[in-house]
Amino acid sequence: MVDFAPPPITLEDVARHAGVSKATVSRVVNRNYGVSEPLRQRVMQAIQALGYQAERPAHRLRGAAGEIVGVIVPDIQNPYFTTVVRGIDDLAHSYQLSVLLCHTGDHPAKQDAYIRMMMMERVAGLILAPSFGITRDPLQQLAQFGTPVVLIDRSVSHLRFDTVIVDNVQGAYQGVRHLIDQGCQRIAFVGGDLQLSPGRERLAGYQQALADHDLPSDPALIRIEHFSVESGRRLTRALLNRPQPPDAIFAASNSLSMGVLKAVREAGSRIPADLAVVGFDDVPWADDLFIPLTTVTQPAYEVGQEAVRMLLRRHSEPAAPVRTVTLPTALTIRESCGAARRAENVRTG
Amino acid sequence: MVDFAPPPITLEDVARHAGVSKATVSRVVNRNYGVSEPLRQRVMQAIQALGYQAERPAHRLRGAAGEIVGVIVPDIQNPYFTTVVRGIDDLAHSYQLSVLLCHTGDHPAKQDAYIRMMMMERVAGLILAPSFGITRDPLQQLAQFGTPVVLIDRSVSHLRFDTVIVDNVQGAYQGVRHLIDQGCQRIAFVGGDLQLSPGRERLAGYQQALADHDLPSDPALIRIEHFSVESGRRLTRALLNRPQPPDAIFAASNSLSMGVLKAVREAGSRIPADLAVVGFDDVPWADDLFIPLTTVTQPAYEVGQEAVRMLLRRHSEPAAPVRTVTLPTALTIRESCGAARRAENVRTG
DNA sequence: TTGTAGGCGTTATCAT
DNA sequence: ATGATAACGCCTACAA
Repeated sequence: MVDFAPPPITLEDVARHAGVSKATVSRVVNRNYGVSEPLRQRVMQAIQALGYQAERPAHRLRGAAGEIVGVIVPDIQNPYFTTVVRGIDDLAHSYQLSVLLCHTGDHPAKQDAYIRMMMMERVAGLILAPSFGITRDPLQQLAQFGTPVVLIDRSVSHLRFDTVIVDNVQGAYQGVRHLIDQGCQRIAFVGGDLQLSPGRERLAGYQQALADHDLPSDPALIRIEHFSVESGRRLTRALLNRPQPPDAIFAASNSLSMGVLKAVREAGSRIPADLAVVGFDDVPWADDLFIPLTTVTQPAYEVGQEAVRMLLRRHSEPAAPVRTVTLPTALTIRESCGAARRAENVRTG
Repeated sequence: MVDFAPPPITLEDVARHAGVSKATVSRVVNRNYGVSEPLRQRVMQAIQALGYQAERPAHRLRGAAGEIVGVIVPDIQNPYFTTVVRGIDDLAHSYQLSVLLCHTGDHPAKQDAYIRMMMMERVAGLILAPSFGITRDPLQQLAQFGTPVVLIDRSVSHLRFDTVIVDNVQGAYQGVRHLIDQGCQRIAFVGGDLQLSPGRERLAGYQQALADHDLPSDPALIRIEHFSVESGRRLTRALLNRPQPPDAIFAASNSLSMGVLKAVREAGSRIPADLAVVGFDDVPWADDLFIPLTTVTQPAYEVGQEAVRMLLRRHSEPAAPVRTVTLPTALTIRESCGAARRAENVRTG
């Protein structure tokens, strides 16, 4: 068993080949400042000839700013985070930054481990969608290290970091009000994880909308578990089995929405005839569901981009005050809310 | 504007604090071999007290095997790749490997750039879903560098690398035969990118199934563009507008399937009454579409895991012969193929 | 068992 | 405009 790998070509090899010093080659590689044209040519040729590739770890070791931005998300299969990551990735790469991506499955322990790893990698910055139960320590350590940190999606009150979130209260309010506008009276809330700020804020938006329109808030209609398909399904099943079932459901996440839809279909109820549904957070296939889903749409891609921008800004102004950017949501009206039906009724009647 | 970042804690700091040499600390950090218990204690305490974090770049520079595995996929928003990445990620992290993820948008130039970046990062290995138009050069360079490379999803004939693929021919055959079993006679093929092996092989499976069942292969029913929703929609529209439209469509990817569904609904045709549909590649929401989609299911998660295993194997046996692992597909029967309808007919009749 | 010293590939400082 | 040289933080012979 032979190892065919030839020794990597180093700066020194290039220097020897071109008959110059390491310093000169380094200068050519980095900026063209202070090197004569003929020499530059010779060096470039040598680089070509040998197929030289700079070694980033050494580069970093020497104190150069890292070229990697770390990203930690709870779930890489959730289309919301996928889109966020896409936004991060596109902008980061336009700045020649690589993306080191990890997902935690919402396990606090895994998350801590990855944060530590990011630190060991000496990443240029970290974009984190914090899990429930995040501890102050690892992040604080990172920050004291001088590494910019940007929190996304979920704000953590006891953590003072730059943050990019969406207006969850307003988004939920918007969705629920739309349901009220359709004439719904008994609107249920299927939510998840109140330990997470989106969970809390979306519930608050729901309650606010109810209050503002003089609708009673029935605790029996408020069901909370986790942001998962299975939770959505289970909670909806319970809701539908009540003596007096709701006439609408507001689902607080895309996973929950899918669960709600499953349960409704299984129960044989019809949307929106028997039950109107509005979900928080769009999904790419919302139009193609058995009932096109009306959703509160988050600007996920923009969240990612904004996070990168904040990272960069913090990098140039390390001592600037901590900032939170709140992006607006939009309502995408499809059919599950009953709007189309009502419109039809208007026409028909 | 002040920079509050304190200088990072180094091995040397720990050594000083513990009153030992750098070597001893290093030994404690790496393996416990050859360090007396009392000293080990002292060192550990110092590490705790100072909050020491090893610096990976320096570690790597010193010749340690890289702890990062690079992953390059064409599209991080495609649920197929998302699942593959998840498989990679889960297994990689269980081996203490980090994942450096990039997506290329199927741009050959971007892809080349990222491969070069992986090389500069000195990744421990690279898992790549190659874009169309991949050039031999950058990969070859990586390989000569001694970096293990594993190709996934798409095999590239002129590239001799370890590869993990699925049995596309068999999968397509399976899907089309199922359509034939339902009594379909004029089965159209909506495909994409014949430059990519999945594109070619799925077409081959389709043709093979037709031939084996004495069905004529009508060139007018074979439509090829790209693996995208828009292509699926456009091609299906054209198919439906023919004087003699097909009675079934086999869609060669998940994106194409979604496009087919959109076009069919827009045209007002009914599935499976007017047209049966089977798609290649499952999607998590297949059950919840306006017509539950029958699909040929790829073991995406396993593809990712197997890729990591091959990487690791190659790492321990650099000179082993190049291997290709082909994973089987499965048929998930839902409703779009007409199977449910037929069953119903049987009962009713 | 522990310490000393050299080098990994790069960049920055200081001469020339 | 160039070149020699000293770090950067870590690991590992080798020496004690």
